[in-house]
Amino acid sequence: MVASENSAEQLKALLANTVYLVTEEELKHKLSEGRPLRIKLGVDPSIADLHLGHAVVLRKLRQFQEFGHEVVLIIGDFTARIGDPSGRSKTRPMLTKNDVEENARSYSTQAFKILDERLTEVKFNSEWLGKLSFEDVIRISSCYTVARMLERDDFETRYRQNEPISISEFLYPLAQAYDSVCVKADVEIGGDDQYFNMLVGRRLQQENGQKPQIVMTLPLLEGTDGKMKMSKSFGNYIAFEDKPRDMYGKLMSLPDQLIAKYMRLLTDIGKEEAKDTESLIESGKTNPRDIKMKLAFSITRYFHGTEKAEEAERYFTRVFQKKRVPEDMPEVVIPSNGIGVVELLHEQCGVASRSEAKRLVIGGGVSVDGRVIEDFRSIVRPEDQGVLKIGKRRFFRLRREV
RNA sequence: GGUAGGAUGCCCGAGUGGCCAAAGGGGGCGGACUGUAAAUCCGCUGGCGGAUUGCCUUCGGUGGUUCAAAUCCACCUCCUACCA
Repeated sequence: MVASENSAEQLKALLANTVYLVTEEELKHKLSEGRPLRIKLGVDPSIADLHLGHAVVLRKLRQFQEFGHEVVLIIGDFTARIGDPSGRSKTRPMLTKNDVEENARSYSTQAFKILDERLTEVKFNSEWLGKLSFEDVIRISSCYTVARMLERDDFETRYRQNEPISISEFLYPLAQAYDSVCVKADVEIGGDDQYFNMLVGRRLQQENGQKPQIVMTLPLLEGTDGKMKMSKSFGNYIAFEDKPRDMYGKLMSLPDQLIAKYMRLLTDIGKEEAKDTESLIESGKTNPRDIKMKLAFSITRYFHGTEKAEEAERYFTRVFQKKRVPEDMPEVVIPSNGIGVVELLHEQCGVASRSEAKRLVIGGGVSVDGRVIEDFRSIVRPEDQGVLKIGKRRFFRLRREV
């Protein structure tokens, strides 16, 4: 399957969308060897939900697999207990062993929505890191200097601003690098913010008599807010496990500037077409919304299948474009003697508190069958039939108590 | 080891005896405008209350001073920088 003749073709395909590649020459050389390469991805098991940001990297791995290469997925169960500082201004809290195990399990399950399980090896880095003696750790850390550590952007910034950096944070890149040594990685892939850490891997591999791994980084994906990198802690993410309707809806609410990038990184819509998309949007000839619908559909289908994606699109069109009521919605029971709106919202509609319910009413966000409820003291009576709407997207059907 | 600074609501961050549920910003929510875009604008953003000025809980912990404390005092816990 992996033949040297097609290595040029592989190289071209694999290069697509990469930000850094260290080095192209080395990759070319490795591909020409004609053997399955070991492609490493380290994952942080502190996150249980994979989102589209992860998909960018996973899709690249998948591409490697399609050329017959092997993926080594390293669950950083050990390093998670150190706390990965990448791109953070603060040291992260450490995780318990239980958390890590559970997260790791759901992580790999989700990852296989993209990766080919047969060509994937899952490893936990506690397997080797847990065995190191203190002496080993010292030996490893002697391979790197403080000055070089401080080359990493976030360390440098924090150091300059007199913000704390703990020694354990310096150990993290080393641990990650040591992973590369232990799995004999040929290539390591990661988000753009992992560039530094992955380079440390090269150095450590050389130190241990291995050929340095090729380092490949991919663009970070902005989240639904259009500004910050997609991440769970910013709440701007679209998760693999999002319900089709939510996934579709979130994709539709992306800022337009992101459409082309999402197309390029997350769909198989051809490169040429993606470029067309860009110019199409710029020229203003097409309503960007239509292109976005294509994007939303494509991604939703990828994760949930054609049928669910079609349903999500119908729902979106019906509820948000035509401003009609959804076909199916949860029911809410009105007792025979009626119930105050506030009680109803709080007790049956998942509104967090009575105060919150009042705020919604006062803000004009609650309506029954299109009539806005003005007074939070209003009573909803059994004869009130129809649809209770909270905000833009929460719908409930009123049902009288039997 | 020495010196200095800090711990405030979801986050950042003001506040140094009453006018503080606590400025401001971010985020979130609701509304207007839309393509459920983005940007913008308006409002809300501890809980409870038939509902501007009421009550309860909140400003690291414990105890104290005072009619009254996030604000003063004591002790404690945690964090940080600087010097060595």
